Amino acid sequence: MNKPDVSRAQEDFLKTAYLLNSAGKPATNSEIAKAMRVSPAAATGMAKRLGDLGLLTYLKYQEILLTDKGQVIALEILRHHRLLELFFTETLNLPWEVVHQIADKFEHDLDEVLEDAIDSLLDSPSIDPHGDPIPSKSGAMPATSTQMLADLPARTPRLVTRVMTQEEDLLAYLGSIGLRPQARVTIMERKPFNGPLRLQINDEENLIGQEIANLIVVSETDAE
Amino acid sequence: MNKPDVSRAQEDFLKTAYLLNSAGKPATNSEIAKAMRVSPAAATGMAKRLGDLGLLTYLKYQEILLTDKGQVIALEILRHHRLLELFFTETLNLPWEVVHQIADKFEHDLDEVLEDAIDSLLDSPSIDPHGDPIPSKSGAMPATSTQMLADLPARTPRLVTRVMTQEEDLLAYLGSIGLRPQARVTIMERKPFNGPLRLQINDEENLIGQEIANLIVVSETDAE
DNA sequence: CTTGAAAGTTAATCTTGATTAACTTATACT
DNA sequence: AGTATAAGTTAATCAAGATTAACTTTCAAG
Repeated sequence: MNKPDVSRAQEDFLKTAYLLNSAGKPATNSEIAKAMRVSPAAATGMAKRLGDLGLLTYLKYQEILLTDKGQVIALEILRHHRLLELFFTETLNLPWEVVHQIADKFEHDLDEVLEDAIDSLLDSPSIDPHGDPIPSKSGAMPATSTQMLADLPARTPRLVTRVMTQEEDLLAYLGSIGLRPQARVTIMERKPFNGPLRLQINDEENLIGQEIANLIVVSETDAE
Repeated sequence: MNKPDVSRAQEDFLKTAYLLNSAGKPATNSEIAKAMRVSPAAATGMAKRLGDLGLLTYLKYQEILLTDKGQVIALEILRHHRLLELFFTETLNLPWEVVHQIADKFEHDLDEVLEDAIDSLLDSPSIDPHGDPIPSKSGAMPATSTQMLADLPARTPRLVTRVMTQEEDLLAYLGSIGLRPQARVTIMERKPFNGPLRLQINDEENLIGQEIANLIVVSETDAE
């Protein structure tokens, strides 16, 4: 029974490193420090501690790599986080832009009884309100589309499957224009020089910039 | 805006002191230390810190008394705790004996948005699954009956309104024999020398000891 | 191949919350 | 009143997680 009993600061570190990796970025000291809003020195110290615990490999000046044990913990926290987000939107009708910060606090304390109860209430969901995949209890991460709205040719209808930001104001705005998972979306026109996109979102038209389009994951409309 | 920003250890201390008082016991150093499962020295240290923050009055060797500010915090935590207990039993059908430990962890992180959402979903409840009163947002504690089952004369039907324990095994047992809020209960017979009580619980008979009867609060059957 | 900026580390220090051990105070009893 | 015991405090110490300041590595660019 190898329960390393990590602190929440440690869990946060592992989660942050994991998320950086899954965003395609290397888990460097400064990226982690920035994401966690602590000093680089604090990140170094934490990396050493977690290295000693065997949860990541720490070598001076090198990218941080989670070990299997470390990844298991990161995935567990991510599962907690996303289950909680979904649970709170479903049971309390909380808007998707508020559940993230709430889940950030609760994710460390979600014990197994509660986790299982939520999982079963929600029918073992595989995505959260933002379309982010929820790892299974055994640590398997559901596959997701990698097609970004920004890369879509014009006149090609797609389904929004994921919105990759947790920025509160932005999420509120995107929600207000209907740009959320399950929305039907088609690029009507692309302004030149990486200009804005004219979009059909369900039954309404709207304009968004490239930067936002790069946060929206889409997939085939039939592959629902 | 006087938001003292207390830590969870501090919140726990204030809550513990408050609960001791409302159980009729003085909030002494050793009682608090025992309840919090820390050393007496740790309790002394915490009392000093909270005294400095103006949340309680600390005088060497004397009983600890919460200030108004300290009591406000204690009540807020208690409100969180009890709202969460009810929320989890209602939404997830979790049994009453498990929600206590869960709420103990979450109570410190319940922000106002979530608190309000839960409160409104549950229709501003005034009691939790154990019958414990839920302080209002403004810090008012609902009145509760003080009549204990142990003190009831025989052949006097009553309604269970509160079960004053958080001991997991005991709660599970009491639940299994139907001894929970809203149950109709009548003492059929009292064995002499503070012996066991023969009880009618809803439609079944059972025997319980004095000690347990002293945890069960009852009230008039009509004053539902 | 040097150099300067960016990234990372080390060292010293701080705070919180804990511990144990030793000492002090309060209290209850004969 | 005297004293044992329970309760409470103090002191020394620890570990986690932070900070700032100073130093070191890395690496890209000329």
